[in-house]
Formats: sequence, C-alpha cells, structure tokens
Amino acid sequence: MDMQGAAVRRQNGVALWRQIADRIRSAIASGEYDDTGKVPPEIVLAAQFGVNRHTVRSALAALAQEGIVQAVQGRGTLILRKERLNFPISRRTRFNQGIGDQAREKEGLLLASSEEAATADLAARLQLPVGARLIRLETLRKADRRPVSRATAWFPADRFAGMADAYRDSGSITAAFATVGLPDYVRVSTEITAIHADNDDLSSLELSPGAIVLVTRALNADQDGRPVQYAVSRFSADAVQFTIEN
Amino acid sequence: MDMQGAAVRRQNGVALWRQIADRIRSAIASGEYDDTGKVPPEIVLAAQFGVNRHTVRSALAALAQEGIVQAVQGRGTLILRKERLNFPISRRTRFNQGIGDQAREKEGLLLASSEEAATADLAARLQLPVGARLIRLETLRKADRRPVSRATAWFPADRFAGMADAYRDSGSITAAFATVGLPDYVRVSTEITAIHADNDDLSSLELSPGAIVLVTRALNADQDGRPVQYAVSRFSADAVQFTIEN
DNA sequence: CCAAAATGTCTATTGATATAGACAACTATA
DNA sequence: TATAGTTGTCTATATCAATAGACATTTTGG
Repeated sequence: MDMQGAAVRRQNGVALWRQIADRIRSAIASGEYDDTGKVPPEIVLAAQFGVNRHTVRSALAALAQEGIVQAVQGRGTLILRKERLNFPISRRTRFNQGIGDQAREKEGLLLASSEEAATADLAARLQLPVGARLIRLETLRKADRRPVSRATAWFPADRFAGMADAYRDSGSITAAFATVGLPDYVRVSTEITAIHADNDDLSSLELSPGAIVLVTRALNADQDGRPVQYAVSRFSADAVQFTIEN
Repeated sequence: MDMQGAAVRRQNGVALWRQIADRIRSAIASGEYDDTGKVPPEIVLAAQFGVNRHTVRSALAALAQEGIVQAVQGRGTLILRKERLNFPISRRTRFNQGIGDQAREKEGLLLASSEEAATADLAARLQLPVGARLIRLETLRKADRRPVSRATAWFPADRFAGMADAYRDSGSITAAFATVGLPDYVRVSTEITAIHADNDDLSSLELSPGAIVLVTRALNADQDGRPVQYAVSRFSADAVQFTIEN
C-alpha cells in the first residue's frame, strides 16, 4: 500500500484517528514496514497524513490497545503482530487444511449447539422439508490463539446425530463428519459479502469498532450431491483473504 | 438483518450518525423495508438505536445525500434505490454474463490505458520475464448506470495488441479478447479481500466515507493454461456479493 | 558523556458530535 | 375538517475530536 498522496478525509463521521489507525493496520498487514519492524515516527506519519502529531498518537494508541503495536519511549513504535491468513476456497475446502502451515496452533471451539426446525431458507438450502430437524453449531475458529472466524453451521439431525459432541472433541468439521459416518464431502457453493463488524463480532473476534467482517455462506454436500452442511461464517477481514482456485 | 438489540457504540472514532447510516443502508440493501418502501419514522429508529432523534436525522441526511432515501415532510422517508448484485465466480467468470438479467444496462468504460513494463509481481502472475511489455487498462463497470466496480487489468502486449481500442469499442473484456484473436479463456484464480474505501473509490464508485470495498485479484488464462490477463478489481460491497460455484 | 531522535505528558483553544426540548409545517385518514 | 403522525427548524448545552505549543523522559549512536 502506498501511503503517499492518500490524505484522510475530514468531517465525514469517521474520526481522523480511526481512519489513520485503519490505514496503518492495513499497511502492517500488507508488510509495508517489514524492513524495520517499526512504524514510522509519529512526526513522519503526521506529515504523511497531513494531521497533527497528537492525532497520530490517538491512532497508534488504538492499535496498541488491539495489541498490534507497542510504543517504546525513545525507540519507536514496534510491530507486535501482522498477519493475513490465506484461505483457499475450492471443491475441497476445509478450514484446518486450508490454513495449512500458515499457523502452528489451530483450534475449533464449540460455543453452543442446539437442535431446531428448518426455516424456509435453511430447508431450501439443505434440500429438506420445512420444519425438518437440524443440528445447529456455533463455533469459533482460531489460528495461533488468534480468533479468525466465528460460524453458525446447520446439519440434518437425523443423518448426523452426535455432530455436536464430535466437533467439541475434535475441533474439526472434517473429523466430526468422519466420526458420525461421513468420510468425505465437497464444497458446493460459497457466497461472500463484506459488512461492518457488529457488536458480537467485536467481542468474539476481538475486533475494534469499524472493522470489516467477511461473511461467507457455504454449502457442503456428500459425494452423491446431497447437502450435508450449510454454514454462515464471519471472518476478520484484517486476518484473512480468500483465494478461489478454479 | 435484525436491528433489534444491536446498539451502536460510542466513543470509538466512528460517529453515531455514520454507524446508523451504514446500518440503515445495509438494512435497505437486504430488503428489510420492502413491505412499506419507507424507512421507519425517525422517532422509532431513535428508540431502536438508543439515540436522540437528531442523531438519526443526521444519518438519514447522509443517506439522502447519497440518493438512497428521500425524506418527505408529513409522509416519511422513502427508499429510492436498494440493490445488491450477485456476481458468480467460476471457471467461466465473465462480468457481463455474470450480471445477467440482474441489470438492464451494462456498461464497461475505459478510463485510461497505457503500455508499461512488468514488475516482479506482475511478471510472476502472468508467467512472463520481468520487464515484459504489458497493456494496462483502467476500467469502470456499471450496471443500470450505477458504478459497480473499477478495475486495473494487465495483458501481455505482444499477444494482445489493440486490446485498449477493442475494449473501448465493446465495453467487454470477452468481446475485446475475441477481437484480438482469443475466442475463449478461463478464470484460473481469484483472491478476495475487503478494505475501507479510499479516496479514489469514493469518487469513482460514488461511495460515502467509511464504505467497504471488496477487492478481487483475478488471473485468466487461455485453454492451454497460459495467463492472458491479471486484474485487480474493486467492488462496492453494498452493491455486490460473490458466489463461488464449485 | 552528549546530542539527536523518539515517545510521554501537560495546557489551551476551536470545531464537530450528540443530547434535549419546543414548536412549526406538512400529509394522510377517520 | 379535525387530528394523529411525521418531518423541518430553532435554541441551548455538554462532550469528543483535532490542533497547537512546550517540555519531560527514554533510547540510540557518535
């Protein structure tokens, strides 16, 4: 990202310090400052963005609060972490395999589970009658202990009884499917949209206000083409990018 | 979208009126108010969001400025337009066909074109030597006269001479390729990220500050697998969603 | 050790943001 | 034609956001 000539905008409802924080966060994520491991001095940033040094300090304070940078008096503002995981989407999309060796620790936490009746929308997606019993899982996925996505997934209850326990034990949809008798499945379709993070995103994905969330709506099916899972996932846009290989 | 229980957040650098404007815009885009064709009364919105009526008025004024709503004294605040195009991504991704009959008028404007040498990144993507001659096109795509995306596309210059003129005349990459001797091509890969709109986005895509932009980086190849085009496109996240069919 | 470079802290001032209340103006409907 | 419902306008006040300047504190390097 080229910071030059891209001035921030005033009086549009987004505080200058937040615009600048967002820009610096993106610059860090795209490796802008990898050579030094530090953000440029406050006075330099202030000149680049055409604002007062105090405004830059507010932005850096916000990033420090997020744990992205740490200011050290006399030395500069050090970059603590900067990552953007690449998440391949294909017919064989799997979360844990997709992340691959981009992260050492991969976790899948079961936040909640329930059984419920299929709404019209869910029934259509899963090719089931309206009112069919579904297992619903709320999950949170982490890479290197950093929250990456939270998801709501639905499965036909009659076919995949025990899915919740299997996921809780393994932390993996693929493994849980195998446990309940489905050795393989394929991704049929994926819809992707982007929205501003809501309050639930802010807490569960540990985001800061104004952050962007990538929302995917994915349908998985067995090898006969019968739908086995419909999932709505929310990813921190700063943490991931998607790659579609055709 | 459920507006209930999703209060806005204070003192986070994003003005309340802008958060509310973004939320109402999304609600309109997802068809929340299709039954009435109107936004709820200001006093109702104020109660929903837990803010003063004047704050809601600021939000609605911003949306009116964007041409999304129009307030009429005594009647209410009418919705003028609300759309979200679905954009399928597959091996046969084409912009104009993808939009299909979701829009009546489809335009592709050539904003600028030039010939330049391949950088290391571009050369790697297009499998050419560094410094190879490339044709660069800056395009703006519209659906029903509304800007949907702006894109920068690179083509090997030796193979596709005349691409710029062909695109200017046809407004279509597919048609331009056919003109310069490539009857068919396939999408090899697509990367998708989301960022906040920059100043260029604001003007060319006619967005309001704080809006979200979906960025795709796409590689197309001929039937022998030789790369023919690499393109970086920026879509208004309020205007489109992507669907990947595997 | 000294000076340069960098972050930390304080005061003061201005304009934008948000709340609060009151009332005017307009529309639709009973 | 009232009347309820809705948007438009005005005044006033408190807080946040941004600028400006001065100086302290810490680290780095000559």
